[in-house]
Amino acid sequence: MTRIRHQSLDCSPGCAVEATLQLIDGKWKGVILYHLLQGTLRFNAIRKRLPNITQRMLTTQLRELERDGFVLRTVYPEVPPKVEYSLTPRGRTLEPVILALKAWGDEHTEFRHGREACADHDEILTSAAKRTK
Amino acid sequence: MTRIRHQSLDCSPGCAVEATLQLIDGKWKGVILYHLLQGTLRFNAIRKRLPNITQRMLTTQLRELERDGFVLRTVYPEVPPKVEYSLTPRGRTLEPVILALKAWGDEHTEFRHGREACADHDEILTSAAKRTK
DNA sequence: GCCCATAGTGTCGGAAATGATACCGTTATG
DNA sequence: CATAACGGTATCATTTCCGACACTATGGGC
Repeated sequence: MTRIRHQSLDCSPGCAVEATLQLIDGKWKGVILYHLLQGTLRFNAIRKRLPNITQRMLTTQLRELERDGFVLRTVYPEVPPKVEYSLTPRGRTLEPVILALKAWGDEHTEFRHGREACADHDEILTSAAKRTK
Repeated sequence: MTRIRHQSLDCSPGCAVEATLQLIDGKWKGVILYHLLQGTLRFNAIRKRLPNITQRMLTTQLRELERDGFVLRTVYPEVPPKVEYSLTPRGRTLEPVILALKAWGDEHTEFRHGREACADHDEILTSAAKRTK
């Protein structure tokens, strides 16, 4: 694991733009950060908000966000496991960026929200259990 | 060509974030947009600002930006060819986003700028000519 | 003993993004 | 006739990302 994206940064002022993009790029990081802006969430809580993400992907993205210092991972020594994710102070500095992305998206894109796509959150989460048969 | 990234948008409010990211994602789009914010540029002018991009990549990214309505491509019927790229009004609506990305990058990342990395712009641009031998 | 919930990991394969390299077309110029 | 300038294409290989799917660990409740 531990992907390193676009290894080398180019020079010139534009670099800062790329540098930031590299950190929040990754198919799900933007949304994850967005949801964490609204508060601490447990693993499965995030999963419910991202109906199409696989468990592996969620783990990967969260680990990368943690590695980059944006997210704090807190494991409670309980059974069944309880793991909470929250933004670090550094993570919170991304707020303006995330909000800018969101604002633009809200204004300039139409996408079917709700219904067809959202319908089956829980279904997904429970299907694992069913398959255990 | 004509890559379609992350085809389907998920539902929920976070979507807007992803939707925007999908459009400006692509290893070079962010920087390209940033440079175009500062004015119209010719193909090779952009190339000089992005020392490590290949010609193919620059073309590809510009075409995608054009397709998404962010960039206007103006071809002058001259020889040798002259092609100018500029932001459309829609492209300019991305300004706050790009600037937010830049601002964050400037504040929160250190990267060697100048020197080593920048040194050889023209070298790159002239090497093609040399190789023609 | 067996199942349940939660939060993972491991492995594999395909798709997508990017890179390297070489070639193209037009005309003015020497 | 060869060359150079500019802005490309075409082709192929590589790298990276992502999804499907199966498997794991733990301890409480039945």
